[in-house]
Amino acid sequence: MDTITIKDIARALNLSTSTVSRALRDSYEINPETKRLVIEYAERLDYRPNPIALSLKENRSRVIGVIVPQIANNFFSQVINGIEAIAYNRGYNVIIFQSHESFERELLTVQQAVTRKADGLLISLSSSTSDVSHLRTLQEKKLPIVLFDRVSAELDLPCVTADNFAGAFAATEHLIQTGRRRIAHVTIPPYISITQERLAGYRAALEQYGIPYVESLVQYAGFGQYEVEPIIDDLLSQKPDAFFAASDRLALGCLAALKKRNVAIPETVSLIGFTNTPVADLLAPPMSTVEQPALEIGQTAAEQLIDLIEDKPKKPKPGTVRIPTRLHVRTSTQ
Amino acid sequence: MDTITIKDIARALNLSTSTVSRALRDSYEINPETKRLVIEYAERLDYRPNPIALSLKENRSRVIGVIVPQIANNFFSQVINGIEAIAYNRGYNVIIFQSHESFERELLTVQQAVTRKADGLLISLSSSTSDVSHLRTLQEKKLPIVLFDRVSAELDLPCVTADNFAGAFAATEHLIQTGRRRIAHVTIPPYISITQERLAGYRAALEQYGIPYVESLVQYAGFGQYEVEPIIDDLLSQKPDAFFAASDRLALGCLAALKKRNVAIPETVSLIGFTNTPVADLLAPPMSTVEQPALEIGQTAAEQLIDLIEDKPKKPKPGTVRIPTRLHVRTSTQ
DNA sequence: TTGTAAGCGTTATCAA
DNA sequence: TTGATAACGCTTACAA
Repeated sequence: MDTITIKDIARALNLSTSTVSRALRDSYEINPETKRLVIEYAERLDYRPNPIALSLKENRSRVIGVIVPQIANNFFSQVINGIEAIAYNRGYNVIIFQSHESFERELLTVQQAVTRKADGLLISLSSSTSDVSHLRTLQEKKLPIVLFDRVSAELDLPCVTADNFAGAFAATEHLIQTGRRRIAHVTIPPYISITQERLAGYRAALEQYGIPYVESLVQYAGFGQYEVEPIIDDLLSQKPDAFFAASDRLALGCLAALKKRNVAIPETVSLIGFTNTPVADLLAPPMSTVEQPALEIGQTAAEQLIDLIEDKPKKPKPGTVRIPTRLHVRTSTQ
Repeated sequence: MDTITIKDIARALNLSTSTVSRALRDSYEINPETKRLVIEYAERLDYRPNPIALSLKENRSRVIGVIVPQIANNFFSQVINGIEAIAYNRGYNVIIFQSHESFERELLTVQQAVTRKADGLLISLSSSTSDVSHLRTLQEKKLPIVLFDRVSAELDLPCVTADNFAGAFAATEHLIQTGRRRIAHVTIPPYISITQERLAGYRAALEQYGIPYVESLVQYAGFGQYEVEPIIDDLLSQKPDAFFAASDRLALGCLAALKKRNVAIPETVSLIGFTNTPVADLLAPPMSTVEQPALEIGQTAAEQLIDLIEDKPKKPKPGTVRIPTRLHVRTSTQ
């Protein structure tokens, strides 16, 4: 890979590298004729400045580090799509890191991203992260960071999330309005911010409609493949008349488990998940869903981060931005 | 972001930067005592070599450029997962680029990746790419490249794909063995390698079972959201007794279109798609699928690329590696 | 208007 | 065993 550098141009044109550099940056102090010569020659040779040399000089990389629990996940891959779109427009590249829901791995990848000299970080916390001191350290070092989706209130960092409370409220309200009273709530590990927000929305809706909150109807599932099975058994013994699954994966897991048990879903149970794919349209029975604005979360988070990196804090303290969710009601009879 | 450098260590210990550098790389020509001192101090300060400086010096970045048509796609995000796993283990970072199925965008992103000094490229061609001279140029410059999934026979590059021919053959054979005779084949744009391979598998199966190949039963759909609709209308007018959708997206698109038209799917039509998610288990009616080994494709491609980068060509000419697919038969009656 | 030189962080070569 | 110096590609004081 022979690359052409400023030196080559300088040598060929009998100029110094500084003159060439200035000509290429269209400096006012360069003879227009020289400028023309340099620029033409550079174009002919398809010269591209070496971003690594620039990074070293300017102490910044034009790279954004993105840390997600999993790439191979509909929600996160859509978020990354949104991030990438904004980054592309604003001249940044994106390096992806996965924490695989492990705290240790999150520490490592955050460290990696910093070592790699990412100009800023977009992070969605792993489900096993409760201690956030690794981020506090970076915050103190003034590294721009924006949290998204799974955030932490312990850090005074800008956050971008779906409006989980409102989404869960709307979903629960819908179930109540269609006559459900014993709504099982299957959810993800309790550490994560979104778990709490969704649970709060669920409880608020119950309360508003005067329905008692039954603690045993709320069950937490980890990320193992078959973890949902025993939970479903437990819940079924409690005769729920609806299921609220608090994530895509759990919604599908519940459906599969119910199907396996031949539970006559359309008659006795409704499901509301956060599933954000058109797949939900095709499921039997139809599953109403709360659509997560993944793309927009990614875009917003990236915008905020790049503004921060480039020191354009439009608002003094961004705080948490909540992107609205949308409830899609799907019925069996349609 | 104050970073500690070799200079800082040298100054603090009253040594030269070269001594520190050598001590840190455990050079034999350094006094064990000095070595100990340096290493201890470096550890205490949590010193990390600046990879940008290293890149500049060594003229390599330890970055792999990955170019896919779309990140927010089940198949590609799983491939990326596989790539990331291998890259992580072997000390590389991954920069993702999207071509958005556009040839122009592919040119740009390939250029970007090269400018960014990626040590090698993993590429799945966009559906509008028929001219591959941009890759040939890079190939001539000896830049390590491995193609995956959507490859090109015009380039003598290592390729990693699913065994599309065998997969399509098995799927078609299954349909034939369950009594189908008029199997519609809905597929993606014809330029892409996988389209041809899948079509060839389909044809081979028809031929083996003495079923005539009907050209009008083969229809190509682009990537637009509603492109599948008119195609389904056309095909339905030809009274097919099965559908073979050659991609995830098309499989779901077909199901949705058929549902919309109230076609009694379980009685008259079977679908075989390349859908690679457990979601298929939940669809109504059950859709048999050919599972794509996405993770393994990513891993294999990454292994090959890094071997190439590090100049360890285990085999003289890798050629095309085909990872086996798996047919999942799902029936309505189960 | 152009050139010289220093510096970004690191390593390799050569000298001491 | 250690240190001075040049080099990777680029920008920017400062000199000319």
